[in-house]
Amino acid sequence: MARETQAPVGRRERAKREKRKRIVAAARALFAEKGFDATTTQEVAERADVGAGTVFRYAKVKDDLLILVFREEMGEVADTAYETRPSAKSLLPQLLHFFDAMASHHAKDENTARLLLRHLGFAANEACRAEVGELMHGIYSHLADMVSEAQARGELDPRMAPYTLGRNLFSIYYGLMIEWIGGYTTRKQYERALKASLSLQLDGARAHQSKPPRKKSEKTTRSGRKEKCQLAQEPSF
Amino acid sequence: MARETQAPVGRRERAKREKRKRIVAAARALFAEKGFDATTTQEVAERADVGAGTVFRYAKVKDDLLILVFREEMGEVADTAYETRPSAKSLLPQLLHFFDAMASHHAKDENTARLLLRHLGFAANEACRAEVGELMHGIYSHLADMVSEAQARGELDPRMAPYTLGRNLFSIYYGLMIEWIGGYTTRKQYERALKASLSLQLDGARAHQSKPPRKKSEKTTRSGRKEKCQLAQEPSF
DNA sequence: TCAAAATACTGAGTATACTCATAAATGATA
DNA sequence: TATCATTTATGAGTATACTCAGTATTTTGA
Repeated sequence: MARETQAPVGRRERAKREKRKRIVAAARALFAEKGFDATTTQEVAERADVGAGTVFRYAKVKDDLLILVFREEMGEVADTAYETRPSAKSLLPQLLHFFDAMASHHAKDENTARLLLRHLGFAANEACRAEVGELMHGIYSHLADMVSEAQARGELDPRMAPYTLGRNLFSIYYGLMIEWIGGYTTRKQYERALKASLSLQLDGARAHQSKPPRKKSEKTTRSGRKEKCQLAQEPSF
Repeated sequence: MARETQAPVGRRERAKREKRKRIVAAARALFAEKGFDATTTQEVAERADVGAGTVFRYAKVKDDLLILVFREEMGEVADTAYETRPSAKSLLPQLLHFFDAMASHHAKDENTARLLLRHLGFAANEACRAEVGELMHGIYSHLADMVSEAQARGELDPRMAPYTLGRNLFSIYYGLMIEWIGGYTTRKQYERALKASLSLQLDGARAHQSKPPRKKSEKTTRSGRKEKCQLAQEPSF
């Protein structure tokens, strides 16, 4: 997982990494102590023993610090979740295990989670963007692996592109996560919705001659086709 | 669509709405003139002819102004897209039409789109959050309606909850949108991926006895199961 | 009609995220 | 080693998002 430094590393590059490490460590410690908002970039600079302006060479905007601090952490959460998945079970429980690990992590500090989720796709500093790219690729790959295994078990259509499905599954998780962390739903609601939505992605929406057997939990809220919008699931938004 | 003021409206409430309208108008004009970043909250206050502090009673943070300004606009884009959809065609082209309308709108000002997408789920002011709720509900409802119609045509499984599918479809769009607007992919890549991903949601992932006929465009990138992750679609992250 | 309570407005003041001109350090070249 | 070119660090300075204590306005209700 950890990329080895593979090429000539001059003094300059070494110093840079050293400095960067100090900044990230300082930020991490301060965020833990007093939270993101209460931490000033000055304080980070001081504790890292660098100039105030130096911080902004590694984080173009303060929010970028969130990524520097938490991308490793989230990567580890994802890796662990992947490794501890119930691989004997079918895909859905594995996915729920995986996403639950991430959700539980976020639940421990919803405030930070909010800021992180919000900034994830929009890192300003080039290096931070690369970090996000790595993180997402790692997550998609884990999901793709679970998908591939399910294909090998004959559970899923073997013609399907695992990475694409992985990304879809994550998008579904991400969307519902925002509703929860953004304060529109509760965690309970999020969990219910996640299960239903992931199932829907796996099963698909097409009409088939013979639907594969499904727990008939899906409420069949049929009503007159007149209603402009039938709210089968209680809408969170 | 427009909620009528249904109840007793005192002078205070009227003044509030008036003021709010002026603030939003001022912000809209200034954003159009000089862009979001270059516009100061002071300027907004001045042009709206209110005190500098007053702005923050309607937008708890500056970003909230984005929502006040653009939620109506996006709602209209969505409504128009819904109304002009090719309702004779099947669901997928209708979805592509719908999302393309929104994407095209964002493409006209990627910078603003980035800020808006980023802030959407995280509005700080309570009223702004309500606005977002309305916007999202409107979008989900449009999608749910298209889904319902497809069910009526026998195209989709009638047992499925349209609103849930609508939300899934939007999440897929949203995730890919972030990759594009966030600068990880191009619009071309986004469009390719969107089509593939939406198809995947509609078709589902399960293995069936008899797959319904599909354009065999899906590359069957089968390779040894050894590879930890087979990148069937070129991964954007 | 008048207090009193409730709500909304205000703008001077403040904290701080971020800029940028300058300096320092390093690497390359000879 | 001396010179130059490039990259990196720095921190004083600046712009501005946001706060909050005080004021104004409206509503209530007697």
